[in-house]
Amino acid sequence: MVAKDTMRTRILEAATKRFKHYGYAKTSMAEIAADLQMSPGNLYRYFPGKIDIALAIADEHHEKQFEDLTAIASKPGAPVIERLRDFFHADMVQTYRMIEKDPRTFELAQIIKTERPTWVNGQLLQERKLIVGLLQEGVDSGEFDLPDVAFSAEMLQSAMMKFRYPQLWTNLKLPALEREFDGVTQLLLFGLAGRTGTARTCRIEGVAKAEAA
Amino acid sequence: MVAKDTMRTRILEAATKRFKHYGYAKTSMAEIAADLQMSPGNLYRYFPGKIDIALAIADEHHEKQFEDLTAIASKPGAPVIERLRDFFHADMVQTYRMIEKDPRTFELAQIIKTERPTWVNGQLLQERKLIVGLLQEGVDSGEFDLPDVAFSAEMLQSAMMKFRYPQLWTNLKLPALEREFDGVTQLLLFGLAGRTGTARTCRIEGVAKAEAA
DNA sequence: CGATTGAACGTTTCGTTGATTATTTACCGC
DNA sequence: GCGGTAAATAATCAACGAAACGTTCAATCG
Repeated sequence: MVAKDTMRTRILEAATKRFKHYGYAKTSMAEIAADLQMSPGNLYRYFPGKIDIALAIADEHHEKQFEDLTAIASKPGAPVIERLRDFFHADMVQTYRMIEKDPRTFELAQIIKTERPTWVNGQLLQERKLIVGLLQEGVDSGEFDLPDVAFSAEMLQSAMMKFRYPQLWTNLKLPALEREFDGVTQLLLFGLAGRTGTARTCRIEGVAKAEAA
Repeated sequence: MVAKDTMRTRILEAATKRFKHYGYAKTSMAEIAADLQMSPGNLYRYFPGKIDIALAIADEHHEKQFEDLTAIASKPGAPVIERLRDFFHADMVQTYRMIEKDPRTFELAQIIKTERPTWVNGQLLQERKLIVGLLQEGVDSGEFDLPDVAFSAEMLQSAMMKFRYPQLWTNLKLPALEREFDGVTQLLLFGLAGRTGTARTCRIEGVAKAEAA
């Protein structure tokens, strides 16, 4: 007999393999069970339902991504603005690449989004805490001057939504997406009015590449 | 016999009535024809296909909306920033209200978006010209300092996409939408970095209302 | 001869039915 | 009670024939 926790991870491994290969819809609980030489009913001793297996997989992945983002957010020596931009940029590119690599991930994301929207909100909330931290840092260092950090973080996240799940909102290719990302980020950070400046020309290589493509 | 143009508008009237009542999908060419006491085949003398009838209706509506937006964009005496914000705000509220009033419109919009994406791009392009005009005015008056007005306009439009077809991107109610609109607009106009100022507190009534809801 | 028709054609949608599937429940050995 | 099974149930899916639809075109009308 294996420990309960081991069994759970074994189920997750088997499910991941099938989800990646055949997709969520075309994977049956019976198949996952068969892979582990058990009966379908037994899966329900470890997970309340099929969707919860997907959720656990997504959880795992999100945790890794969250660590990456935390690392970016707390990169020492870099100005807050730069870290903020890198933060959202990494978010966009990681998601884009992952979905590009295997479109099954996209299916999973869509299913989770429609069947467990609150879970998505939870992830967004967690990520927002990082943004709040960054903004607060910026306020403390004098880089930003914000009356309400939490509100600004929410708005920033809202404006960046389309770059967070790129393929969900648009079918632009990555270079075109990065061009838009750079442009919109520039606006969000420095605005249209006044204050044109040094940082405006950052990441221009990305723009040039996008226009060539 | 009636003039060709009269017939066209009669067809559009009949189609509009049915589309509003039963939706695009549940309206057949035969029904539109029957309403006008003609044969289905005859419709094709005036329109290349069913989708083109929908397009003509959308065209009509878009023209009206374009006039409204033009009026806002050229409102005399107002600062460019204010007109810009009102411009996008009007766009959002008009679309939201229209779709709220009869959801059939939403169906139409979605169908057009998937079957004639280039048409949508055309409308966006037309609208962008207004934005370019506004930005150029702002640059001339010294309100803005933009190296590339066309690029900025594109980015602005990209960032505002979610407020342009609200119900397509989110299911927030109008007050919550307006709160996000205000927050994001504030960022786009003035940015996170530096330059906190007078205009930051505009439209705060909208925010308060949204939070109460 | 231009305007109009309506039957014909290929495609899409629809409804039904039979099979799968997720999930539950009752049960077995330890 | 714990880890497991297997059969039962209820929901979903897939297939497939039928109906409806958008569109075309040869024939008809005025």
